[in-house]
Amino acid sequence: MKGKELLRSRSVLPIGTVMKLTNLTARQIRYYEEQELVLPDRSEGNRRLYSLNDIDRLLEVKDYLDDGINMAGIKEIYRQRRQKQASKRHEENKPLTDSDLRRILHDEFMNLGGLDTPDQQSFRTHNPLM
Amino acid sequence: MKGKELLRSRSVLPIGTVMKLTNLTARQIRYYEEQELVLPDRSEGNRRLYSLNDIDRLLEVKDYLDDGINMAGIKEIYRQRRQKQASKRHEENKPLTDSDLRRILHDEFMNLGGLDTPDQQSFRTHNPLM
DNA sequence: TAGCCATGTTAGAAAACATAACATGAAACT
DNA sequence: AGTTTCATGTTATGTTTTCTAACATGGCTA
Repeated sequence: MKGKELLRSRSVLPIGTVMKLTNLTARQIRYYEEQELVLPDRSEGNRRLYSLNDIDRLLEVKDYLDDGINMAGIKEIYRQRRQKQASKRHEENKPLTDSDLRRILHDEFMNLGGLDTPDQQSFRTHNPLM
Repeated sequence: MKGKELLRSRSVLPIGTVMKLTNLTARQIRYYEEQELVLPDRSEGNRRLYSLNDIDRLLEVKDYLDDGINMAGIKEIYRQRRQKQASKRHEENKPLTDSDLRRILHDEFMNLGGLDTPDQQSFRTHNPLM
């Protein structure tokens, strides 16, 4: 299950593709980034490059907005989710492997930990790629 | 195993990304297309859009070239592979389901049938995304 | 030696994307 | 009611990426 993660987290999609895949406008996508809800990579020439995980995130943000939750609320949701995962790791006192560490560095922001939460299942439901 | 196919065959990658992923130059990628070994989609604005399957194909073409096989040879290889798959379907007289038909329409060119051939496993070996 | 093959390089045009600023309708607040 | 704020639309201007087409070239091969 390592290759799939690589695939999902590899930043390869330009914003135009993301627009089609998510049905969001460039304005929306950039605004969510401004709000630090998605942090795409950049090409050498400064073009945004998105991963499949980014797309999941964008779709989830949009879902929350459609549910009437505002940016502040969404940010809080992600804050808590990160928090929960951190403490979960602590409780279980899991010894962290090297690759765990690498994942955490990346996930700390992405907030897509190893355990498949119900929320993430709902991502998939909305993901046009799956 | 349906979603994965969709993901693999979805044309979403611009040539710049493909260059990085395959280590091929734009010239090479376009030349292989000229030789009809990869047939990327096009955006409305005529930009090439590649799928993961396309990337597999590009890498395989390159491997063959590195092995000293020339374009004519590579084309012949794919011709025969298509042929074999077609006749295999015929021999087994498999009744084709609707989704089979859809796949075939797409695969007839892509030459990535339902059965995981040894060759395709070798694709994966070389695929930087997996 | 002459030609072909796979690829490099260059030029010019068009598409896609970036940032920034201003505009706006719907909510929320005072 | 009037005023802010929020999420998004729109427009302008500049840069990056990609496109096609043409010419160049080193290594094989007839």
